[in-house]
Amino acid sequence: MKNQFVADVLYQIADLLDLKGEIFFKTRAYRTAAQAIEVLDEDIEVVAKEGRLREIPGVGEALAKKIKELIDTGKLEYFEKLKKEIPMGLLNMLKIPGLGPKKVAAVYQHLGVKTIEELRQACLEGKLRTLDGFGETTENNILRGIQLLEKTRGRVLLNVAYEDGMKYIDYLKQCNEIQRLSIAGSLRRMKETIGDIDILASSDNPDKVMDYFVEYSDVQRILLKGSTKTSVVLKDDLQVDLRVVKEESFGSALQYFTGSKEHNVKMRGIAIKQGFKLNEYGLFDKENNEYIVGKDEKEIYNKLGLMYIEPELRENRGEIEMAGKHKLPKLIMYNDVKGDFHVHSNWSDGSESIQTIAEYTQSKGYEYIGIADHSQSLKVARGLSEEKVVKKIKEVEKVNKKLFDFKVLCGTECDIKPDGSLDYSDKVLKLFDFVYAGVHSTFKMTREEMTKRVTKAMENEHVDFLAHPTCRLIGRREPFDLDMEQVIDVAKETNTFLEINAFPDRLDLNDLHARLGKEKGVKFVLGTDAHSLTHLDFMQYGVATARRGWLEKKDVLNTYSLKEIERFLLR
DNA sequence: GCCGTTTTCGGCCCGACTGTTTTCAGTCG
Repeated sequence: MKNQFVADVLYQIADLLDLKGEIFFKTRAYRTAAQAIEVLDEDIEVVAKEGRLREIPGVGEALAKKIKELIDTGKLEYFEKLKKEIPMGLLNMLKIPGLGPKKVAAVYQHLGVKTIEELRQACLEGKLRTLDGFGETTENNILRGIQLLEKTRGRVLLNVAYEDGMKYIDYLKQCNEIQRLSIAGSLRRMKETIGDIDILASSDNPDKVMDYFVEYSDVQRILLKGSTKTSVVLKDDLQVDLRVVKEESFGSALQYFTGSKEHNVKMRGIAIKQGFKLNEYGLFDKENNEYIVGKDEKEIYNKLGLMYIEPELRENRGEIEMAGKHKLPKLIMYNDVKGDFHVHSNWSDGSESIQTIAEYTQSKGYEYIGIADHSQSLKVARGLSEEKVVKKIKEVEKVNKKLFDFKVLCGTECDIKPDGSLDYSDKVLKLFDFVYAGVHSTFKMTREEMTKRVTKAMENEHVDFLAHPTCRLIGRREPFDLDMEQVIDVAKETNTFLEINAFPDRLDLNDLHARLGKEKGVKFVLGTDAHSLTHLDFMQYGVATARRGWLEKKDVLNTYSLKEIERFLLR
């Protein structure tokens, strides 16, 4: 599958053309095509071979030719030429929030700035303010943007690491020298960003396992190779460490390498207090160094008088104490989810029809699906006018007539205006099966103003869910300043479900806020914010965040049956 | 660069916001 590769090249061409000052519509054409290829559920190589490239929406004569060249030769002359014209470092500069192609081009042309580091220097020296359209504030904004970018540098979003990790695991499963195999580290804990992927295997023949490990086709280079630890870098620059231990140590090694560090420190302290010693090789008697347990994680926790602690909880946030009292929550399971509420159809900015989404999600095993398209003022996302809402509801009714044992719920992701009012009249809001309210613009408000804005929307009787409450975009936009405690209180009073948005760069609410909400008795709804069929699989990252927030099945609306859901929404 | 058709080229999404200006350009969603 070269789909992602082709899409990435097209995205880069679009950026490069932006920097050259090409017209907006041309660069948009590249991006539209790139996105279509990214979510294509077919292998682009097959499509190319069968001469069907132009059937992909957004791919015309010129792009089809370029894509074909790229697939056939692995290269694209046009792209190579552009790269010679424009330093690639400028593409990194585009990632800085608040910096677009025009400004990047200006600092390159007038100051010769080619990298983020040079840009930082130029800002610090006050050189940018000498350029037309730049001032002191711009310099400060850029410096802040660079800082934000660096916070997540070297880390990738959970879904990227997860997909890489699972593919690698599938490959390693074919190695018959391996007895047991697991993901470890922060990926096993399902943290929102991942620095590198840790994999653990048990084997009596570690050298052969390591040989097999480095033969993987996605390996770019080998950093180090030994018989207990080997590290490689994948073609997408993500580092993967494999550790191989003996079968009898698999559980203790898994415990050790899953972390977190803080969790492990505490665990070892407890072991010592009870006359043991805990390390990656097992649980030992402190006095005579005798091996006690270590084959399975569970027996280690139990031997120390603790309940088994799920990986998502291992952050030393009180889970060890609760495990000691046998009071850990019974976490929501990944297969507890019976439906998704936050799905965009092609009525607004999604790529699929309601019918297609319904069929796909039913085949996935869901019982219902909530279509929540954008509201009218969100023109960029082709938000629905009030007239179109009525038409869409009819369409949903039509689709539902064709379905058996499955229901499409017609909702909206209604924009919350700066004054806290909603983008549809109450008369229209009443027509929906459910209403998400969400902020989509004017992010810079004071804490008081934003809290007032959001809570006012929640107080509207038609609003059921609060979408992506803090509007953060991991690595790109800070969460806005919101009095979360007050939002939670109002959610409780108004019976508003708080969303855990499962889209990997949002995961909003985050784990900590979810836990805070649960403690106060608030309920939650999971939504993928899917704009294509592949996005629907992001649900697992929402569940992971819920688990990291200590949520149980009963706390999450999506685990209820259709009948129960309808009761909730009709209240 | 794509698309649709007005069949050979014009339209393609646009308003809010920010920081820079003094009427606007750039960025964002």
